[in-house]
Amino acid sequence: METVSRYSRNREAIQEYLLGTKEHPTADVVYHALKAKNPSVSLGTVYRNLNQLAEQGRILKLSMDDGSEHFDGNPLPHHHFTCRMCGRVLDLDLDPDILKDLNDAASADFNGVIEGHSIYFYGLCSLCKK
Amino acid sequence: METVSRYSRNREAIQEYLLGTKEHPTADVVYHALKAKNPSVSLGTVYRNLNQLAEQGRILKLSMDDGSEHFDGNPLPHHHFTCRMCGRVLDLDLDPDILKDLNDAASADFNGVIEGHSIYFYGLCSLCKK
DNA sequence: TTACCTGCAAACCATTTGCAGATCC
DNA sequence: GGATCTGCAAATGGTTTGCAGGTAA
Repeated sequence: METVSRYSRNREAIQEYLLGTKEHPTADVVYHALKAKNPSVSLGTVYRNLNQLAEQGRILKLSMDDGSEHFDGNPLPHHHFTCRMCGRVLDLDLDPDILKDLNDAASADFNGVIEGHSIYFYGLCSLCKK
Repeated sequence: METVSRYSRNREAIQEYLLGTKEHPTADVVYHALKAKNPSVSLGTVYRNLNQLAEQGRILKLSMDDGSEHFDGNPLPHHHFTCRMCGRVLDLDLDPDILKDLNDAASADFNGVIEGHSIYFYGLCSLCKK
């Protein structure tokens, strides 16, 4: 069931916040950041707008291995790293050539249709590694 | 806090069930399968044993993009495919050579320690591609 | 005026946990 | 005998939802 989006100050603020940070925060972190500027905002509204933005492909919703969900203001395909100590989620630049044949290779012995993939790297971030 | 595992009929049955299926079931599916043989088993016990087996590295716990958790009786590193229609999780064989340099490539411009990665493929399974 | 958006609070649901008794070793 | 395991049921915690009023177009 398709609906049309109208302008919403909250939604704009959420997207702005995600675009302005290199972190990939959880819904709760977004909520508290928003609340600093607009104390009356509610958690339900933050969830509704995050999900709407993700459905429209304007942000990314990332499901981490520990079950938590993080959001990324950059909707273009790229890769992520999760620190197993502090749980931070970071961007990770990777030479696209390395992966150009990955879907084809995976399709070789597979009896279905492979449309894409996502890769999560894990380890220790710069702050936790020592 | 380390504790020692004792023998448990339930835990053995859970691992046996996971080893005997090519599916990658959720905790609830495992629970119902176990209940068919031992009606008194409880859901809490299934969760406790699945988590214990995963912590000991005897099974894998897989976090899917839709937020659901699936379990895999094969703890050796391999790759998975999720059908975006029916949600099934399947194994996917992939030539190891394709990925042998992946962690190194990812480490190039990264200011932390990359210990590994997981790859999830998605698309349509053989039953849903129609 | 008619959707859509929002705050609020309750509902939801998968997972975890406290407890008292059973079981392993 | 003491630690682990279990069933049961309640608690937990992140996310969703129903509702009544607010707002965009």
